[in-house]
Amino acid sequence: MDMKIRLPAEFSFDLTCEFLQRSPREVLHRVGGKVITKLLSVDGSLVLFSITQRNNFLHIYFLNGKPSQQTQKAVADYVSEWFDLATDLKPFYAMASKDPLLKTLTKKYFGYRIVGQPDLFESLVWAVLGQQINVQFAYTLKKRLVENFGERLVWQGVDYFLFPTPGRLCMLHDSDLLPFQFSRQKSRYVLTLAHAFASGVLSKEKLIGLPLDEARAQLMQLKGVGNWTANYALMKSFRYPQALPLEDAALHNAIKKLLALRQKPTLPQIKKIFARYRGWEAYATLYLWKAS
DNA sequence: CGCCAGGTTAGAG
DNA sequence: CTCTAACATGGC
Repeated sequence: MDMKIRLPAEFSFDLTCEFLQRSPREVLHRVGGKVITKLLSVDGSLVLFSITQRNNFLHIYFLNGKPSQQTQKAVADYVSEWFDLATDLKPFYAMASKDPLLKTLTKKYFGYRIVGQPDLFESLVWAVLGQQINVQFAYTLKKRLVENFGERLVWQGVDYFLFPTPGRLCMLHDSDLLPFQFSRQKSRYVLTLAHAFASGVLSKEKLIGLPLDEARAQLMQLKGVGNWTANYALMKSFRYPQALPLEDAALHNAIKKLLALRQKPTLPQIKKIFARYRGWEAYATLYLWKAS
């Protein structure tokens, strides 16, 4: 083992693996036998590593050579951020244990954390891909995007990919993505994002540390980034615990099911329910998703 | 075949 | 701020 990361008490590696195996079409990591393998680019070099759990630690193994101490640290930081290990869930669980909708879910899925996307560009593009289509098809679109435009490393006969860079996607025209079954709208939105990042108009650094409302307003300046997409990125990339993807269809269905409603709840109804989760909207959403 | 899916935009009220 | 139509394509 090369690196160790101490785990908080409220963390489930099994649920993390389960989430990461949500689709067989996922191409940005591999999971097998409670081992997660992922490729990352650190300071321009490709680093392939695997993660396992041993007691209260995550162990990281570097597969394609031994990186510098600095690079190893960068990978450990990435993993911490990816699995949201820094968030103290105790206040959330204290609140949820008294809530009729969350009580059972938080008990059943104790230790489940938001698996995020530290890369803001990846997070926003992934959200755009998921707009208004079922998740499995979104994975299909992502697979095509990544396999065609992302950097690849072959290790022991297996392919590992990096998410495409804004610079690479910038070289495309809207119509170039149509053969991959992107709608005209989706391909335009993806290229808008690529240009914004490649030109430096938008970057994670520019928004980090801003109050949620300001960060959201700046994200929504971009065509294709509405309230849902902005909040999705605020939740998965910036880690605001109070980000709420209000328009999310899966969230609507989960609430409908839990409350045994005839129809999906209206947005005002959802706002009212979430008023009692103030400060923990992102985690409330995560657990409600588990109900659908 | 129909309904719906981890929505967004532009336009109107 | 809220409501609506148009967009567009696969999964089931």
